[in-house]
Amino acid sequence: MEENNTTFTYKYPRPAVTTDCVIFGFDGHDLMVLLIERGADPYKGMWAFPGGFLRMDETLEECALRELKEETSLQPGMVEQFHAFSSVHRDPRERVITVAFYALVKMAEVRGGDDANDARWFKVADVPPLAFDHDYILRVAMKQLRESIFFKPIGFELLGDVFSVPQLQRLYEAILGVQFDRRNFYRKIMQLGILDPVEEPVEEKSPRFFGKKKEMKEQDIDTLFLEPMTHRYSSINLEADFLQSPVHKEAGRKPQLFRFNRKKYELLKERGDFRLEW
Amino acid sequence: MEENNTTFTYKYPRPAVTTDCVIFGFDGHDLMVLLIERGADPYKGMWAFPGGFLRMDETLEECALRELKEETSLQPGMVEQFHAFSSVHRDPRERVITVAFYALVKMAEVRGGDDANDARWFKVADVPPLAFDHDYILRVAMKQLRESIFFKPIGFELLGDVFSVPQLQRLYEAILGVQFDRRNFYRKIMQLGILDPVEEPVEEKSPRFFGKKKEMKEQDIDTLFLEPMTHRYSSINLEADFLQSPVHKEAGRKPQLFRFNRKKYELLKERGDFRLEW
DNA sequence: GCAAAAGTGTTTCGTTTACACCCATGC
DNA sequence: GCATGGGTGTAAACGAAACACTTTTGC
Repeated sequence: MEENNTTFTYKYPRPAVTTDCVIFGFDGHDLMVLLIERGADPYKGMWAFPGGFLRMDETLEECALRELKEETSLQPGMVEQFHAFSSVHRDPRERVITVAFYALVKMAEVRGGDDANDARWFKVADVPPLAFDHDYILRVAMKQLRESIFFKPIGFELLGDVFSVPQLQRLYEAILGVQFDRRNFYRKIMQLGILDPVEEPVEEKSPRFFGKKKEMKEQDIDTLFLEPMTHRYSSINLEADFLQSPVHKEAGRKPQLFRFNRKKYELLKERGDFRLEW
Repeated sequence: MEENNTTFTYKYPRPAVTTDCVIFGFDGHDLMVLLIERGADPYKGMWAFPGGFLRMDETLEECALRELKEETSLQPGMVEQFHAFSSVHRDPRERVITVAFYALVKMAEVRGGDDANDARWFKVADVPPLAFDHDYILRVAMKQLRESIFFKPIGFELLGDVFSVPQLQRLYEAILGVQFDRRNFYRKIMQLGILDPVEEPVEEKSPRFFGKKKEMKEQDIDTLFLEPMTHRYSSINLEADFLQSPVHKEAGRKPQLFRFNRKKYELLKERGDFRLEW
């Protein structure tokens, strides 16, 4: 923050107001959450959600998006407010209430580096103890996520543009913590009619990477994947690319790839017919 | 507020933080909402939700309950936080963000008078233009209410201790704005097993009124009901008593009365089996 | 060929929907 | 009696759950 010699005086005491963002991602197998390492006290060195103080000329949503961009370079299309936390001593310094948001991002689109060297993805099942009341905030966010998944096409925000039905199923299973019958899942998702099949990629288009990494060669992938997965941005991006890629590494039949058809989804939602339940 | 000569100074500007409560009730036919008439500018004379400023030693929930009690004498068991509103100019005086709650109360238990002479129930379909952004807050609250009704036994909080299945159906229809088949509703609600039948009231127990109004006689009811329903507390209470009462005024078969069995409901909820869908 | 994973079809079962019928009450 | 509203039963339609079978791919 810049130098500031002015002060602000009020007749009654006021709490400080912050926003925090719980950013969810999906690496193809586990639900992930983005944390940043605190560089200053309190809780210096601990992990926490990106967030910061509300400015007078912005809404809470704008604040959440701004702080998120500043701290992680991420710019999701929207963040969803889910709860305000207001325990009197949740911040040891002074009275702070925070309004928490969650957002779903395609990990493939996360471009790290920048000033976000202290940001890292963690498996949700595997997060370390967090600063402030952020452990609690995460639990509430998970609860919200599970409830929202029935009414919103949440899954699609977390996957790449192109994905397979089995990938989508793994995502739903990771979020809800249950197992579905492969065949029933397939039929149910297909009969919603919101997935458009994608033909096999033409060979001249870089078949293994989207975006800027065309200089990489096929064998680089294997080399890089031999590294232990630290889940730092550098390796995360590769994993995300792999997720997006039509490359099929596993045994078994190669899955059909699909694209999410947002228009058809909007139509369904208008009619109140969008319900993904199991 | 009491005299206050002290001031509070901060390095950065801070918004004022308030809470607002959307209180829902049900009069047997329509979903109602409790509003108070503003006695001071801004928006003097307009209707608004009860609410007020957060104190430093209370959580948002505590603030909501305190303000509600101060302004309407109401003390619901719980209030449910649903959204924080933060448009920059939502309060013309200064920057104020508000955290909104909703609560469901049995109108029968509303005991007015006190310092709440400017409080009044309105049909939700029929509210006047409200102060600040409270029209918008109401719309969001209604949306939340409709979504929550599937997972929580919301209906039961709004009805008296003793109610009939048709009454419950009217409530669901009022909230969701749809019509259900009488017979299917009956079966579905009964097979949840959370309603205990109530035998006909013994004659010696005041058969027409619960609570403190035993001095009233039967014909008083008719007299009072001839008054135009202003929906001020004085008449509201009577209407609510009528709702609770086992008296049957309409044509047709007298409905069986039930009591909500909270224990059985808790059991269902534990197992995730509580779903009231139509 | 074999194992593993993906896509398709079918059968069963339970729930929802629609509606017919009878019961109780007030006028 | 008759109109009105409340409680019970039943059959058809629909969707969910379970599972057998075929196809495709990597080794």
